[in-house]
Amino acid sequence: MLINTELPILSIAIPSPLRRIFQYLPAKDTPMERLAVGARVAVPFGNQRALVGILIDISTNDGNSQHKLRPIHHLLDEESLGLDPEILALCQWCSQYYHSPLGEVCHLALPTLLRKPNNKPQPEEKWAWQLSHIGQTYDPSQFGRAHKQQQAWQYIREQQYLPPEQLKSNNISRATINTLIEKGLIEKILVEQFVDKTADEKTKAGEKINVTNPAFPLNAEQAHALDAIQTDEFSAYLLEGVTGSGKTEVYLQAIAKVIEKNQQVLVLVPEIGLTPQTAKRFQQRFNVPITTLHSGISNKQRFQLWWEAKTGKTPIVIGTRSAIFTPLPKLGLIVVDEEHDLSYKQQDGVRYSAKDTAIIRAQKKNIPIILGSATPSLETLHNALSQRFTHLQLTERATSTTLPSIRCIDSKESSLAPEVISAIHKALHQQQQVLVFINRRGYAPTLICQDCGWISQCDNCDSRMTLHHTKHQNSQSSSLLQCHHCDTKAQTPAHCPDCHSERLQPLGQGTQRSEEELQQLFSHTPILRIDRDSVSRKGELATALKTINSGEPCILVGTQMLAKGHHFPNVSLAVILGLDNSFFSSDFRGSERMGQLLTQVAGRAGREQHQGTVLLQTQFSQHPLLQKLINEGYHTLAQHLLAERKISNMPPFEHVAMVRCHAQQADIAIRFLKQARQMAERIMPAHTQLNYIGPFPATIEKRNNRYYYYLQIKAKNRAELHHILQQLCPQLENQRALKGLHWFIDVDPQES
DNA sequence: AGAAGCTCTGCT
DNA sequence: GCAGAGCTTCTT
Repeated sequence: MLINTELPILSIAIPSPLRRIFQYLPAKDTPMERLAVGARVAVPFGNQRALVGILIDISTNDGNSQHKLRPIHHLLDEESLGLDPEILALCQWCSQYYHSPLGEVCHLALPTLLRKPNNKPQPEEKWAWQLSHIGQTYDPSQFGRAHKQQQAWQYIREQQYLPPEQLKSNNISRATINTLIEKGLIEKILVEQFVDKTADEKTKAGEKINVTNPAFPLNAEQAHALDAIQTDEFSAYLLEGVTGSGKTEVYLQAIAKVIEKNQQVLVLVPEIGLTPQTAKRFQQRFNVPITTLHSGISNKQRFQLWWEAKTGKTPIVIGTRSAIFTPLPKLGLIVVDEEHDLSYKQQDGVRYSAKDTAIIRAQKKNIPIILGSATPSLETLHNALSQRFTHLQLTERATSTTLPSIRCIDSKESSLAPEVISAIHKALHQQQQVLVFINRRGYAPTLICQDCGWISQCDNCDSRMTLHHTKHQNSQSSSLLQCHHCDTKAQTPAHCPDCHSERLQPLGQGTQRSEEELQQLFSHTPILRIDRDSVSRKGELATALKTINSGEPCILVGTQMLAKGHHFPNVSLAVILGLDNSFFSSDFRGSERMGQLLTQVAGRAGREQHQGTVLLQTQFSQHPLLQKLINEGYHTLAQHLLAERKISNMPPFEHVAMVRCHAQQADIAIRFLKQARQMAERIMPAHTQLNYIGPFPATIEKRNNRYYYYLQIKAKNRAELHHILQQLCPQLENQRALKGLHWFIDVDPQES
């Protein structure tokens, strides 16, 4: 059979945990001329009927293949719905750097609808209304009393276009539009013409296109930062600006420069429901459509937006972590906002960092990238201080109010100290708002028996069950024990399960308990609780935000959610409770986190006219790192922490990877990692700049009836670390699977 | 991972 | 006697 050897071999990335590329033959009727690297193909795989694979390579068949190759089912897509070369290269980088199968990374980069071979989504032509010739020269006095029509006409004149999905948000009715169409004032246009009908021609002629509404004037620091940002080659910038120093304005003006050149911009934001707010601010500035990609976007729409981006129709994409894989052929700038945020690192599956992937993408594309934060991560700061990144600092608050200082209130109690209570009274009395931050949801972290010391332990995890109060519609409330590590819920026992005592006491402070306490102390003031429990109830957040924005005195109680994103102009006092356990975190990043969190919360107080106050209630007010933060600020603390990291050979000075695993029995996990360690030591024995630690149990060893164990590899030399992992992975894969064991590699882990 | 194919258990 | 749970095996 000569025919077979004449067929080319197709190397295909398959979404399977096997870190390998698989080879196939074309099907009999495969149109060879349409086979292109990056294309989607449907392939049979093991027992699976059809999977979506990505074509990685086409090579000539020398007939030496050890395997009997199976043919692919077929080539998918008439039009190319696969991966652009740029994105495929990015996937290949991720696959190598994070030691994840290329097929799995490729699937991350595809919109969900394209991950199954049988979905056949069709991109829709995108259109909008714009003014016709008559519309452009229309005399608005002719509208007479038709105010609605005049408003719509004015809006379209200002924005240049109106896509149908923006009708509602701008309060324009379809009927109004229909009338304008009948009058011949507006007409439909296709999306390519959105930015400027002649954008491409103008760019060629070296002209700028007009996309921007008036910008805010910059202060000297902002102007200097903007000036320093070169938009025509790769360079990474750390824009370190204290809260309220106007980082966003610098982003906006840098972005303007780039879209004026008819290029695209990608903005990454943390996963905190912040996307719509950012988008709104961008929408106000630019006369171009803003695409937002976050968890609330449906699969169908996500596909549509992906297609528009891929075909160069979207000038600005704002999105969370996974948006880093959005294909943007004319990409000219990447912005990573709140770059220190942990949500940029994926914590399951392919454990990639969207921030680091973004830097690589910018480098490969030779375009600038701006990393912005008031509290930069030590990694980024180190890069800036060692001149790998350009360090741009904004130290003045744009609105000219000074940053609030943090004052410590010594207290061993978990409930509010008298001094804190009187400060809240004072702020409320001055018609201002108060924010109370506790990093614990629920009523109390534990329930304890006062007679025998029994504690509400979770059966499935090594953790305590949190006491929650749940309100019912009939305004009755009941309490529930809830484990925050698995989804176990239990009725709160009336008697101690061990000694039958009735003296069960909630121990410690959660948001619900603080809410209750504050309600008793300030019965005439609205108390708004914002945490995962309250926000998950529909509309509750919206109602809370309404009260907050009304500016009337109120007290906000909440977790991290309060510290990020939303800004509250009338808050003049921030109270921070229950941070004490974070002083003794087992994670070497604990103090970095604490510094970031405190600084971010503090930034919420006194944003506009008011000089703000921040009270930190703690029993460790003399803690040296805390003192450093309070007296010298985050930047100095960070430099101090960096010096510590250097002495102790921790990241960013050395590099870490974890082999993480979990199993139903601890000894299975331990045995596996002991073997892994032996294998690794055989590949490269430990030396002064390379060490192995473990296997050691996770901070919470048992979670959901599974035992979590890790092996840490730390190396001065990244190449060495990668060499070990590269050799180790296939060996681990070839191990005969131990019962119920799951393992994976975590490069640059964010948690130990 | 995911599916098929195998064995073991427990019940009508 | 067989449904379904729980396990192994294989993937080009």
